[in-house]
Amino acid sequence: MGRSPCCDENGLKKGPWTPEEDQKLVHYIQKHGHGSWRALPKLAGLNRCGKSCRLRWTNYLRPDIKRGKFSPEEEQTILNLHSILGNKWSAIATHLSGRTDNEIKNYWNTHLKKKLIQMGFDPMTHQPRTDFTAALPHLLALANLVDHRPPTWLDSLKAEAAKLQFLQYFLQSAPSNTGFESIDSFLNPQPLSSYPIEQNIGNQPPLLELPMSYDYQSLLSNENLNYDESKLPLMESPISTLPPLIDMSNPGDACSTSSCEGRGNSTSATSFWPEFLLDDSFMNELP
DNA sequence: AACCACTCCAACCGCACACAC
DNA sequence: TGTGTGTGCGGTTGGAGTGGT
Repeated sequence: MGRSPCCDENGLKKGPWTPEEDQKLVHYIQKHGHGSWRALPKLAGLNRCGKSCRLRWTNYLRPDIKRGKFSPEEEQTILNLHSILGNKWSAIATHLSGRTDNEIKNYWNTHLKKKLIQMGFDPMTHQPRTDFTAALPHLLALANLVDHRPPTWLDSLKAEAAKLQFLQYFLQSAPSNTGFESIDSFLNPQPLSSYPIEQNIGNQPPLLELPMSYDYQSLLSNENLNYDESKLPLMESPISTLPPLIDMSNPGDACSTSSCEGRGNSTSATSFWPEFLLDDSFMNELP
């Protein structure tokens, strides 16, 4: 099905509006109202599509539009509403008289988002940022540990893929469905008396017990990514709520742990690794 | 003066939804 | 119920403007 774009018609003008076009549009709407936007261009003598006319009117020509710099009050309103409504620009615009959704969206993208980032806040959640990227090289090292063969470029590829899925998992789930009641409890995990031995893989410490609050920068300062398990803190971590890392040398064991069950279809153990990496034919084609 | 990189914002695009027939 | 139409919305883009070298 689907609907054909209203601007498909050949010969209709696109791009910036001229003063003459503006004048025609304003004059027509002031006299007749906009009525059907599709019919308007013809009636107003404009070689534009109705959608383009509507946009020009609502975002630029409407008489009640307020132009110029956003005031600190408006800025604060946008920030407050965005923290509640997210990218619902039209909803936000209804609380700022004279401002259009497009204008607010642009202002957000060019000013407020950067401001929040510079202040150390995540512009989407409005919460203090957790620098997940700092943990990623360590994950790469961890992935090589899971697979006990010597590291190869393929291992790095797997780790890169794991990194991406790790990020995706956290961005989608933290902290609401990770079992943590608040950002604070998510970022400041409680100490554990010992590692849960049954979760260990081989002789390694439990790989998913790394807390996000650990100082990854110092851990990663060693460029060869040597993994000193004695330096791992004995902390319970939100990462323990992740599906287990799988020993890639034995994909058949992909979902052998109980923690793999009951997580729904989006966070199963197998989904932690991209499907193509679990596919033998893909592996065989590699150099 | 010329070039380049970057910012900003008007305008476009594609999708979704409500509604009429 | 299925299909077409009108409109609104959010994401993205292109080009003008600006500042630095």
